[in-house]
Amino acid sequence: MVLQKRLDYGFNGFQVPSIPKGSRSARGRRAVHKKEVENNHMCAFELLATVAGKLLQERESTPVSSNVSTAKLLQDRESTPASSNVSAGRAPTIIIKDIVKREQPDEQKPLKVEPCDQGSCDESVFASKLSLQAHNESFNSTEFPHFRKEACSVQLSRLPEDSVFVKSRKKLGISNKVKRGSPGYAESYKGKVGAEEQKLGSMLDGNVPDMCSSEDPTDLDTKPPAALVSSDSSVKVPLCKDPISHDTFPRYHDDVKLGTKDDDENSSGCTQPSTVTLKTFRAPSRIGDRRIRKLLASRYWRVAPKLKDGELSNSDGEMKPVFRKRKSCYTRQRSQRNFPFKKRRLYEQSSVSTSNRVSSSEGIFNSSKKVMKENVIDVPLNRASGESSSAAVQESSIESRDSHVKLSIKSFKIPELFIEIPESATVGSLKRTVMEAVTAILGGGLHVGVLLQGKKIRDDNKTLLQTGISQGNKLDGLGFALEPNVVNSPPSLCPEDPPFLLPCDSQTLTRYPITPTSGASDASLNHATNNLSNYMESDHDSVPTPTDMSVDKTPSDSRALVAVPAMSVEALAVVPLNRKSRRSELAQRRIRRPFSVSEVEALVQAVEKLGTGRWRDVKLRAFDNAKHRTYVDLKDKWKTLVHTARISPQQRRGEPVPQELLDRVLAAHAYWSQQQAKQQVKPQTEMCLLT
DNA sequence: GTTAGGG
DNA sequence: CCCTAAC
Repeated sequence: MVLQKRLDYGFNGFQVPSIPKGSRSARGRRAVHKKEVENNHMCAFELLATVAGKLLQERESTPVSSNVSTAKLLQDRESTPASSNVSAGRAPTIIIKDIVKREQPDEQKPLKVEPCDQGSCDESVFASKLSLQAHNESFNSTEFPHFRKEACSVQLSRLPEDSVFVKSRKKLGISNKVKRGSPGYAESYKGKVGAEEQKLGSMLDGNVPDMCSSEDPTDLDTKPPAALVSSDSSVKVPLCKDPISHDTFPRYHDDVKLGTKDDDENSSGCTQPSTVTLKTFRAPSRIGDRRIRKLLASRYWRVAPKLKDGELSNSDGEMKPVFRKRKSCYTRQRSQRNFPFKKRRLYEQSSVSTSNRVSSSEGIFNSSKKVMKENVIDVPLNRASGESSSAAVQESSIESRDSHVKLSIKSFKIPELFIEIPESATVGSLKRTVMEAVTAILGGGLHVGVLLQGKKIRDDNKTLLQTGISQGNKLDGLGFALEPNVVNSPPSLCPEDPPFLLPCDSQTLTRYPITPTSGASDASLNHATNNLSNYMESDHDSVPTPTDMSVDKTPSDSRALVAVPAMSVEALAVVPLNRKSRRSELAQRRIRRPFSVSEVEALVQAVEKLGTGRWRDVKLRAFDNAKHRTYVDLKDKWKTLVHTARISPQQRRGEPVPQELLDRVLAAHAYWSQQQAKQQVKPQTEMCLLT
């Protein structure tokens, strides 16, 4: 049944998320690279899909004892009537189970798709691939009284965790570099699979529903292990060298919940005998690197990513090619955008807000960890072991002709995903955010790093044999990691030190500025209404102001939320940039700011006086202080006003414009059109006369 | 940098 | 609102 639920990860079904359009400053470039960007997106999706699908398969193939429970859970889950979903339609919890990399192409069973609430279906692109799950209704409110409160969980990552590893990482909090090479490392790690889950939600209240721990089958979602998405550069993959080992497949634990403490140790891993993991950790800066943030309302949820690198087993011949391909695809894609001044400001705002919320975020963090413990659930899916083995075989074709190396990559974990989203954001936006984050990560361009006994193998020209990656040999110590591409450095360069890290937080922020809340602007609009044209709205543009306002004030305007979410997400291009990608900066589309009646009035008045065709003057005259209104905007607005005036009132949308104004629009339009016509005629006449 | 238009 | 072509 579980399997049945899965969808093919074939890329066909995917919808490509809208691509953010650039800011004005970047227009030209954008246009040029638009196609490329799109392609990149596709690539990202494909990659994601592929990875996820594979991972999933792997998971399934895992025969563990946990299987039973898993199956059961799934079953229960399925049995749960969709109708159970609450009217709310939004699922408080979203879990990314995993992105699985599977070995056998034929059999790929794509990601498991969990039923998603209808409400969010539109956003389901993601869901289908990543198995984002949202369930809120399914939870008993009784059991989880707070659940509704917006408990939201995002399982960022799930991977085998070496308790040791984790601990050190957390404790140090800084560079989590694992000593590779250390003898015991692999061993300790071996067989353990941990999952991390971060739950966001109800943070506000400080109540963290313990969804994971609940025994309710419905919880299932939370449990299934999966690959995680983390912003971090590397992906961990437990490795199984031998299919057989699957039996012992590790269990996955979900750890990290909001409201908990910072200790991950809890995660107990499952053992996976033949798996070996290597890890590379990234420095503290990681956080700064990839983030996705959404700033909207006053609240933010943060999921602090943890970085883990996992590496695992199996080399796959196939994979490399794939990645390379992708890489090329993505290369151009994400770039850091140079944000125009404005954007920068926005950004600053966001940073400010961030700082304000630090405490809260921390709290979240902590709580999340706590939860982890409880959460620990094993949900490895099983698959026919035979299948997996076959997959492994395939992979083996890699290098040695005589003896093939068999490797299987259980999963790739994507580390560190940082998400900041207002509580008022919709589930759909959350999904999108996560998806985009994932996409950004994957799309940024990844390369595969190979670790052997904790050591990175940088020489791509060595044969497996030469390297020692041969059968039976050191497979246990073989690890793979998905690493972000560095802009200028070749993949092989220090993976340990992902470029991302380099950028300081501020830079990072800059990179991913989020749109200021429109709400703020709205608010300002409201109070500005009475002002004369010049003062109509002081520019809301300047993000800082609005943002601050929004922060301080509760987001009174619901619109704010609406406007921002999607966009900000897009802004996220968190990914590492390549030179090329840099060029194709994706700018974020300006937030929509409907003209208020007072603005329309000012516009009409100015146009009546100046006429059409002098937009710059109109701007100066009536909107000089509204920096977010460019003359192009005014021109466009006039265009729409004329159109609006011509259509029937029933066909009009948005805030109704007084008929009186529309009449004036038509009158002015007619007048100036006439003038324009005369202008054109005159010359001709003169010409004739002259001639 | 502005305009004018199409998208 | 965005993107371009033309000025």
